[in-house]
Amino acid sequence: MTNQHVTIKQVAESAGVSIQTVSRVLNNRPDVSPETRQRVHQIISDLGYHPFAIARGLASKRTYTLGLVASDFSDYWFSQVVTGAEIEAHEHSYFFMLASTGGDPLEEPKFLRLLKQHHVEGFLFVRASRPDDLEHLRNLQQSGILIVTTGFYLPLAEFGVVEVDNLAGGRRATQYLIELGHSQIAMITGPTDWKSVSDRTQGYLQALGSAKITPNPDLIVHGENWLHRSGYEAVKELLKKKQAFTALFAQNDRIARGAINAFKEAGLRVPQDVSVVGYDDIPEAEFSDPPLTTIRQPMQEVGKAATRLLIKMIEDPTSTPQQILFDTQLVIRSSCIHR
Amino acid sequence: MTNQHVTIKQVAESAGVSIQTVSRVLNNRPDVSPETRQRVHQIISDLGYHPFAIARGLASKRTYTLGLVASDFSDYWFSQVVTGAEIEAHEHSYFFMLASTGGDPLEEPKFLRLLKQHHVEGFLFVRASRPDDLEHLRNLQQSGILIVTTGFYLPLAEFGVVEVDNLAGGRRATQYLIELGHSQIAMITGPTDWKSVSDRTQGYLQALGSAKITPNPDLIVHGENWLHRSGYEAVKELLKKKQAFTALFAQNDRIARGAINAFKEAGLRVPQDVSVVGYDDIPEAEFSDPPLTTIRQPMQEVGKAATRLLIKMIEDPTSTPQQILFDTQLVIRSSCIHR
DNA sequence: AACGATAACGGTAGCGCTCACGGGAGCGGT
DNA sequence: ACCGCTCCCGTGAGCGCTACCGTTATCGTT
Repeated sequence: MTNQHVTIKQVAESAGVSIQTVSRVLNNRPDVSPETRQRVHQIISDLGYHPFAIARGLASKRTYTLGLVASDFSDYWFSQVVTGAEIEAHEHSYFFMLASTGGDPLEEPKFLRLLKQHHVEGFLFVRASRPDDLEHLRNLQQSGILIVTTGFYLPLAEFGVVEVDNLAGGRRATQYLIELGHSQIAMITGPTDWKSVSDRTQGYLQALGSAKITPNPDLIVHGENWLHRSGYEAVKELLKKKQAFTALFAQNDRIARGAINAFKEAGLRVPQDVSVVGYDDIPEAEFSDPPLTTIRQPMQEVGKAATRLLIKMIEDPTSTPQQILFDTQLVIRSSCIHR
Repeated sequence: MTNQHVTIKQVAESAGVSIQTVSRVLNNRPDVSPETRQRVHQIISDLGYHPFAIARGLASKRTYTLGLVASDFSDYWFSQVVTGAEIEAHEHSYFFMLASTGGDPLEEPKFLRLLKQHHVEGFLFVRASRPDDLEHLRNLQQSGILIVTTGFYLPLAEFGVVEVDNLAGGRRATQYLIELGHSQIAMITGPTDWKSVSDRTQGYLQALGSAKITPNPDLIVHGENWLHRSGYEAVKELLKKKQAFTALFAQNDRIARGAINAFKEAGLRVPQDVSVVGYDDIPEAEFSDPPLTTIRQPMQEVGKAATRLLIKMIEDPTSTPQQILFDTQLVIRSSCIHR
């Protein structure tokens, strides 16, 4: 703050043109002669001038600022999506302002302040995917706020949505186990109020249906959260039921790893006694014991696409919010074996 | 942006006072009568007015905006620190703008743009702790930028630093193993160019020294990164050396868990054959097999303290940058056993 | 009675930029 | 010669707010 910054006025004086002409160059307006444009550009870089976004925002009603709302910060999925989002935003000269909610239910004040005080031009919600979140987003939508979210996939284009095809992912994971000859396939879900959980569950059921396998409700256990512990405890519960199964589909990798730990404790070997498929392909998946077969999601791509979509909605008001769906990929390692 | 926002002018008109008086109320200036102040406040909340930070920034040269630079996003340590930072910033009515560097070496352009375009009032660097980062920070410092960083602890107060006492942490972990009767204590470090690594290593050596145990260089292996794999491979290497040891200090929990996996593969039991102490106390530590004894760091507190320090430096220019050091805590679970 | 001190408020300029104008120069067409 | 057009550039206003300086009313002091 101490050092004076260069202003458009100084650039104009140095270049011997008016402020307005410099402004035109900055905004890539057509009505500047190539020579003048060239000269102004030269001066700009000589002086190390950067347009002052604050003043620009006041005059043009544009802030080139995006709000980032994240429900869970310590999550790998989240971090990857945010990384992608940030890269994309930077490419379009936008910046993200943080309005994470620290795991609490979406608290309005914080990002409403972001909107009213800083005139954020749009919000990116990362991994808000519980039903009440949806309600919340709809309310915001009402106030004319541009929103892109990950975590929902809705037939109606209410707001921009970028999501990974969880249904297909769940189906693929289950299908793979079926192809390996398994028919008694257990599943540990994430918290049931997540959209991705019902989708992956749906995919699991579809795959069983296609193979004419009657699903056994006793083989489905719901995790309390997405962490290791949920998998660990779910397996304990599963084993108590004394229902035979030879394979397990865990709805994320942490759960899968917790499950594997529980299996080991119970004297069951993976994959010899139980085959396990995870979901996400977190970095640890590769170095688990055994290396985890899992469903990979293009997480950074999700962040990039979401940001791209948000910026498009901002810059082209006629564009209707899109829904973008990414495909998953089965990564085969050694936690599954043929029956 | 579509909906009109309330401006100070409308508030002034509704309250029957001048714009200036409203401004005085907003900024808590003394020269307003209690009744007027009260009335203006009433109107403000009736109208749902929020001062427009952009205009405010243009007029007052204050942006109430902080820059957040993070080298590694997917890290638990990072996420906790950021969460803490965000909470603290919000309490002081500041916002963070993202300028993460996506794991690349600190690239200047991005946060320089943040500074020049958005006039960020200070930067918080999270987990920049390699020597070249330090160089970088010094350069920035030269340009009169306010900086608080985590990851260094320097005797000279160059910029604000908030750090956890890694030396004491490393010492405590090692001491604990010594108290349990171990004398052949191996160590797996993180990447050697990290400050925290040399500190924890130093602590390890101090503890050995105090117990009159001669350190065996063959028992120290350096991990390539902080991930699971490093621990896994370090143990493979360690075992190849055929050097006897009964305990292991792993410089973070992921490495510890990778190490435990490798031990299991080699037919060694934890803690019966090898005791293991980790570092960080990540959520998974509790549910590892066995539950991991580890050194807990007050991560959110680090984020909060760093932000508080940064804001103090901004608001009180006479304050010299402080260095704040947090203590660690030994969390005893069941990965260690008496010899 | 005249003075300064203080409290409480208003007016004006300006932060750095963009937007909506306007206007001159140069050209071709009639 | 005149009109009309395009190309290029400048002027003035104003975005919402704060800083600075003034102004009025009230009170205590000598």
